[in-house]
Amino acid sequence: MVSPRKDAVDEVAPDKSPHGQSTDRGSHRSEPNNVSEIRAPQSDQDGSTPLNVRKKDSMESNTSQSLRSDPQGSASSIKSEKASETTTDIILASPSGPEGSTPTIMREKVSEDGYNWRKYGQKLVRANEFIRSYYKCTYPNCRVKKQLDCTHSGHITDTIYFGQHDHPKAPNLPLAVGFVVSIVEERPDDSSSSVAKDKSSDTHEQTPHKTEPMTDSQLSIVASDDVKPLSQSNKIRDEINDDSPGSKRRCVSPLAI
DNA sequence: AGGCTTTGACCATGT
DNA sequence: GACATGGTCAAAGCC
Repeated sequence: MVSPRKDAVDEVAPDKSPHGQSTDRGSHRSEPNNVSEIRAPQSDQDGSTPLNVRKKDSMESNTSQSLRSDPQGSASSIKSEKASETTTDIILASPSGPEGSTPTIMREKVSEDGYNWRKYGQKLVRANEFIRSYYKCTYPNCRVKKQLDCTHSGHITDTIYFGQHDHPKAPNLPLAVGFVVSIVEERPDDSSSSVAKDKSSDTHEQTPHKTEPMTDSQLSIVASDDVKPLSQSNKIRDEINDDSPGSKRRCVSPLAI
């Protein structure tokens, strides 16, 4: 839209460090950095560079399935055309039954985790094939962040959590609990998931959880032993498709979905 | 009135 | 060193 910010920045701070933003940015980099390590293993399976994965991913995703190889090699999967992690989210919105009127794009704020998230950014990634939305936990002291990748069709293909909440969940989200539990219990065979689970349970640090793509019940949690941040990505493929495509909510607010 | 979403731009990192 | 991609911030607008 307008580019006020640019002007403002130019005028206010040429170097953009009035409030310490630059500092912030620098700090933030650290977080994602950890994640990189986490994600690396996934692609590592390929034996290539972690970062490359993302780029290549775009191509793979094209085929409807990306191969996010898992570190354990167990769940690799994939984002099918109908992948969508926010199953819970959808459920949340659906029950209310506002269907029909406005698309379920309303601000739910509560995600499958049961926490309140605020969107702070959105970006086209992977050759613009995917829309990545950035969310931050709205809790005062909570710095947990999460990224949602979705296709233009509105299908969530990937959800990544950075950090862990050390505060109670939103009161209005019963599903969240079940969801999380499912993740942990559903994958007992995953050595990594065990670790991740363990850490996530014990450590309240900023652990990015990455939900990996798998069936609705399958969720793999990847975590790096060294880094606190765990990445948990859950992708539920197939499914959500049940919703009428027409009523599909825009990818814009996955959590609101 | 407050909070959240949206969008553009900037910066950082990686290739 | 340049290009491309990714992540975050900030302003405006909307609910």
